Amino acid sequence: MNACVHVVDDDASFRTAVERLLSRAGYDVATYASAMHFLTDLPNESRPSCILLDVRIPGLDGPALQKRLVELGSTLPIVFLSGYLNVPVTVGAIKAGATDFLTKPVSSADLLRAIEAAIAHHETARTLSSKLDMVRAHVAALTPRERQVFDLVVCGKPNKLVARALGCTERTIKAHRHRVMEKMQAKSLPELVSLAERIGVVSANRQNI
Amino acid sequence: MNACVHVVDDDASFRTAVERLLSRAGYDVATYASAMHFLTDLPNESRPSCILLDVRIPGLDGPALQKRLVELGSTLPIVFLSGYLNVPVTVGAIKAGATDFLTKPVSSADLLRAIEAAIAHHETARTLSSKLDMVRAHVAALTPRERQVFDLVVCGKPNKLVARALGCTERTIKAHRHRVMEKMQAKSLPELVSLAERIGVVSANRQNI
DNA sequence: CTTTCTATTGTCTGAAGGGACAATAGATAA
DNA sequence: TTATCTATTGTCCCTTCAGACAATAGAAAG
Repeated sequence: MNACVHVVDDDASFRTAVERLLSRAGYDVATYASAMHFLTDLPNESRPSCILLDVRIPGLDGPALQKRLVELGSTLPIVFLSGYLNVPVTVGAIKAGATDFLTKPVSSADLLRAIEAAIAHHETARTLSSKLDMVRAHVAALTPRERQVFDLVVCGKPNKLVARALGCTERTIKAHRHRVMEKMQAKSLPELVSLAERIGVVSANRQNI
Repeated sequence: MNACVHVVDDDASFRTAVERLLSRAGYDVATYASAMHFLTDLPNESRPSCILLDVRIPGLDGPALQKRLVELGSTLPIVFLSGYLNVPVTVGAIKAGATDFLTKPVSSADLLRAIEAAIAHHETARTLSSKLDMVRAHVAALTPRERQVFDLVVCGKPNKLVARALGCTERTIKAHRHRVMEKMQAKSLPELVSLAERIGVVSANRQNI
């Protein structure tokens, strides 16, 4: 799947120039004249991509669009472009998660370097989050009771204690536990704990450590 | 323990002014006229602290000092101060781990806000890293053989397989395993896995997941 | 009303883990 | 050379866990 760069800038001639540059570098390019154009035509994240975003554009400006995207749960890396020097805005943008911040005029080399890094970043983030999503989906498939058992088991409680905590027989816990292992697709207890750690379960329950 | 701010700036009158402001806000303040003064008198990180660092100082400049500190393993949060607008330097500094980047002239409110955030950041980072250091120390106390057993056990291998992998008896593995649990101060297998995850062991070995 | 899901429990067998008590042997440090 | 560390293995016994086979019962959905 070819990587795609979304260019949001109100300057038509700049869009054309960048589009030509990035196309020649092997990227698919989509251009938008404003933040609204981008938001209404919001791309999915099914392939590695990033946004090249001008800070000062009519309507919603760069940082405002960035804020909207974060609210929408987007993880598209953003490379900002700014034609004037403004340190506070730069700091704010990077703190808010921008991948890079370039100043116009920008050299082709700098631009391509930044885009390449952003694409690479998105690619690794995508594969990581897709794995996490799968784990989260498995956890979501647990019944409430199974989830309780899950929490206690990954804390290291033996079945007997889990049974006492949940007010039922040890045999019942074994049944739930079996389904938990099945649904989470864990072949061993350490594997189950590993999955739990990755999605940030555990901590709250365990009194030791 | 009182929080401490290390002010590195070549402007004596600025140092005095900032010292007065921060002292009144309840911080201990140490001032340095140059990066070298700071490096030769390098403070330990035994208490929450941060650095307020001017970008443009004679000798080693701000970013260079930042680089040195990273190389030295320091985790002191750095709040940069810059008297002139330079976006690339700002971006570089923040990418290199700076906590904040302020521009002169800076309001007392902005400065205090940034310092407070940096101190808080350092405080949480310190407690986290001290816990990790303890775990790492425990791992370091394992003998080579115990470490091998540790790695395989947290991957979910049963003793029998570990024994086969290391070419010894299952009984031997049980002995090592016992010592591993003891040295790592883990009361259960899940706890051991949890510790392993935190210091980034595991991953490499496990073929599943 | 029937099917499906969820929670519950039982027995039995075999595998795996944990602790106690004990011992051998090579390497290293004092 | 003696003491300590490390690696090794044994037996015995009890606990815990896993899987197979099987069954009951309430709730929700269709």
